[in-house]
Amino acid sequence: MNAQFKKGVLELMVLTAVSRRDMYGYELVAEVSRVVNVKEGTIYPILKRLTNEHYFETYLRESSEGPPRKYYHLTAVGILHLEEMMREWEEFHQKVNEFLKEQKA
Amino acid sequence: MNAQFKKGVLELMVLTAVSRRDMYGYELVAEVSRVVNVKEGTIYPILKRLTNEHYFETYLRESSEGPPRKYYHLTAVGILHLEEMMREWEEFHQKVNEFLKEQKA
DNA sequence: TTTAGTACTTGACTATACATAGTACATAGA
DNA sequence: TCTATGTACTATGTATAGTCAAGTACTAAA
Repeated sequence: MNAQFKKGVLELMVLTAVSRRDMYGYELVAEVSRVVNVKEGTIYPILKRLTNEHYFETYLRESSEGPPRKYYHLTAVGILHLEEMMREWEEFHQKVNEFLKEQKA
Repeated sequence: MNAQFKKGVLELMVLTAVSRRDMYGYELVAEVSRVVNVKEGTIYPILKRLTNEHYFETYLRESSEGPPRKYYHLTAVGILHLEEMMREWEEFHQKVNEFLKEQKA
């Protein structure tokens, strides 16, 4: 898997997953990894950054299977940010694909 | 435009453009910029790297409009590399799009 | 002779993913 | 009881690649 392709896209995937329902970090690693292989060391910094930027709010919930879980919830600004990123990704990958599929001149 | 989305993809676009016909750097900046805005400082380092990795061969041609142009030509290994990257990009963006479009759980 | 367009190069900066390691809690099994 | 395993989060250092800004140099036209 080309690590460079992931840049920026992982942020979008994390935002999207959390927009569907509040999730905790460890769970997000598994969720994103269904599609694109990622490690904790990649996801947790993204969560911290997006929280610092006020796109996420967090709260703790105890777990019967280990230490308390820190859940991430998408804020109102977070929703706007997600929508904007989604638009940019759509435009980007479509334009790129058109370029890649053009015929020889 | 999200700068992060470009990582890795620009290399693929440059390889693709040169695979259609030999091109020089300044021309490639314009060609790629039709779709994704880039500067010379982005494209030239990619060309140098791909040449060092033997994916490109270069030759000079004089120009009536300015200094000589350094043309890039895709080598046999370059073709293999392009095909591999193209496969990875296809798989990557399709998987990502499926993930982004899944319904709420 | 000055300006604009062409063409290439370089260096410092920045963002992000990755690898690795460490802390800590809960549960199951020897 | 002790240990291993799975869960959960955090910190630190590294590599890669795109961005910005500046500089060199050639040609042709104003």
